[in-house]
Amino acid sequence: MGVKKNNKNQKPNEATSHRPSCYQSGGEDPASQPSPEARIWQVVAMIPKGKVASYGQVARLAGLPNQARRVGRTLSRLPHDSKLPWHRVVNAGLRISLTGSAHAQARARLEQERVEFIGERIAPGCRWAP
DNA sequence: ATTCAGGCTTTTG
DNA sequence: GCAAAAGCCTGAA
Repeated sequence: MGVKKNNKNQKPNEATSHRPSCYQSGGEDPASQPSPEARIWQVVAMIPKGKVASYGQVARLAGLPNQARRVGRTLSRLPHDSKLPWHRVVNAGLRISLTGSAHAQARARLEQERVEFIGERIAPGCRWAP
């Protein structure tokens, strides 16, 4: 997946903005006032201890269907003082997608929370069941 | 403005 | 299991 040659997506984004005002009837959450990242933080913050959630899962719960990548980028931008359990967010393969020291740190934190590791993978039972 | 790469996902083969 | 392709977004070069 992480291949280098990949750029076929121009920008077929037409009418990107659909926010005429604050009203958005017919949909899901008219309470979409805060930024998407705010909802991401919120969702991540509510992940129970000892459980993990995937980026896509978090994105979906935050109201962002296919923006898993955005979640990752948002989490990476978090301040070090953040109390958000960013380490509880893993990829769909139940693996820590982080690199370098962050990987070890995340794993350490998870193990500290009684998250069971099977090799490099997290036990399926530790998945957050919403 | 265009391209590349990154804490992703899912379907196919 | 892994590789490739396609999808969706963002920030930096």
